[in-house]
Amino acid sequence: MAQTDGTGTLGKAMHVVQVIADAQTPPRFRDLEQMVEQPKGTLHRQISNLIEEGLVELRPDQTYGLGMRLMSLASRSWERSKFREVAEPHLHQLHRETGETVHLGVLRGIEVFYLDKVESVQSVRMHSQIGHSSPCYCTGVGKAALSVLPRQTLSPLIDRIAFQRFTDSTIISGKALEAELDEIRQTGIAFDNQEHEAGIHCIAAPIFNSDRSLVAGISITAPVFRVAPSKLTQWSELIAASADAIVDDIKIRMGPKP
Amino acid sequence: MAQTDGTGTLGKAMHVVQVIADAQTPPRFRDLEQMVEQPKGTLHRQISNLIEEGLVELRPDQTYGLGMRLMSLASRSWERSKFREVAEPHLHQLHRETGETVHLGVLRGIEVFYLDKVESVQSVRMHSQIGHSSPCYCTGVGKAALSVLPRQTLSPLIDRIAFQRFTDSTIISGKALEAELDEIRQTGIAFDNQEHEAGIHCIAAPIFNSDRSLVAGISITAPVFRVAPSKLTQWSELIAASADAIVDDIKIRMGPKP
DNA sequence: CATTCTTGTTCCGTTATTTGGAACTTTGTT
DNA sequence: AACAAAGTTCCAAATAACGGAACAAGAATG
Repeated sequence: MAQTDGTGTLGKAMHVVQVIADAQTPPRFRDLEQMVEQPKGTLHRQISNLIEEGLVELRPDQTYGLGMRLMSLASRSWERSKFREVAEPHLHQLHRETGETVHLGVLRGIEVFYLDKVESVQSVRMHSQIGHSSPCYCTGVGKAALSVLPRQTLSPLIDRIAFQRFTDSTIISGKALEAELDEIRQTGIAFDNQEHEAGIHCIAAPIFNSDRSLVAGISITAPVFRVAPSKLTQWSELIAASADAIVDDIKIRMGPKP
Repeated sequence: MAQTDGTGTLGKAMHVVQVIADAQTPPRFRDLEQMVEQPKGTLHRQISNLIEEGLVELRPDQTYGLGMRLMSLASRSWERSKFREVAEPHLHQLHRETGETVHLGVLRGIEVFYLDKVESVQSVRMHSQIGHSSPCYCTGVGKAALSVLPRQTLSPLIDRIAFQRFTDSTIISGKALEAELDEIRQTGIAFDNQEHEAGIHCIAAPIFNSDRSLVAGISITAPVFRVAPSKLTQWSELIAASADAIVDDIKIRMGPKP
């Protein structure tokens, strides 16, 4: 409910950080002044504080960028993610078995946040997708995750979604989404039939613990031209087995909740 | 000069974030209360604000962790790093030619911040080293970077270093460091002879632009048992060539400064 | 070269937010 | 059920942020 507006001192500060992060081109002071509605003096002090804290940096060419401390903090957060760690070997196996890109994502509100990704081509690098989020209603992982939520959690969530059409097949109503989720509940498998990006489809399976404090999913993504829908469907058991295996590992490694 | 103490509202807030990040085990409220010297009420509100902003999250088991927004911001910062992008193909080539781990790091004050890493074994994952920093005086990249700084920048920097012995060969005095840097300036190549970690050595070369607004380095790291010092030395031309190639690409792709 | 306009930085009285003690509620334990 | 510990809310007092204006530094213009 907050995030970009700016309630309180911290909110305003983070708003500035966000504006810098969102900027298409490295912003200078005057650019920020326009984008953040604040008097010069105030903005200047805010930025000074942010620089002091290492969240923002002023480069020699007088442009502002995100500070190293953000990366430093984030990389720790990522390493420490027990869930990601537990799931990793399973993602690799799934990739070995299918040869296609495998994603791990967690549901955060109405967004899917990608924690990990395994793909072959782009061998060694921090992958673009990791650390990014996508809407839940048009991604395999998102729909898989939604499908395991209890009704009283799900309904208000769906009401919050501002549906947006990405492709011809994007689901753009709560009713249609509910229907789709019903189907997913039958099979335990979700598909993204080019709903987010034309030419890309995926198959996904939900991952969750008993009290639904963790609601996530894995997916196998492929371009339609290489992998036919029928092929994707053939991976149903495979991905379901992987998801189950991760669930089991979670029970063992992340402390079983009674 | 700040970073963990906490001047101003933002500083205090970031201090809390840092404490959460540094915690060995997921902290609960009472843990934070001990670690941050603050009254309960105050701390509680600070954390609430941090959660509101997505910098911290309260997990269902009542422990606190870093929020997703940090990863989200950091991943953008990383992707946008023009320098990293330019250097990447060269890192891969160097890895292909040597078979050993290749690092890319930038100098930030007296620390080396690792922007990228290419290694074979640990094939596909966000690598632990990325996003972390190490002291400049006991790493190849750090010493390579220091060696290209003008004297008036270098001296105050060295004065700020609090030397710490990591191994038998760690440089622990400003004088010794200066001497070492003189040698590096002769050859344009730096070595880390097990100065940071026993059994690990590396060869490094500096990367910098004309006005020294970018001071960085690349290194090839290997365990001593597999790669003898003589072998490491043989890679001198290779790594120097790579560094030069990156410097050239920077001139072309990052706008030539007159 | 002087002038003007733009951009960036500092200052300080006013204003609004943070502070922290205490009271209160919830959760877990004997 | 009673008790203790952990976590949450409240509000007058303290403090830090605010923002207008004055100031400084560069860049563009005549």
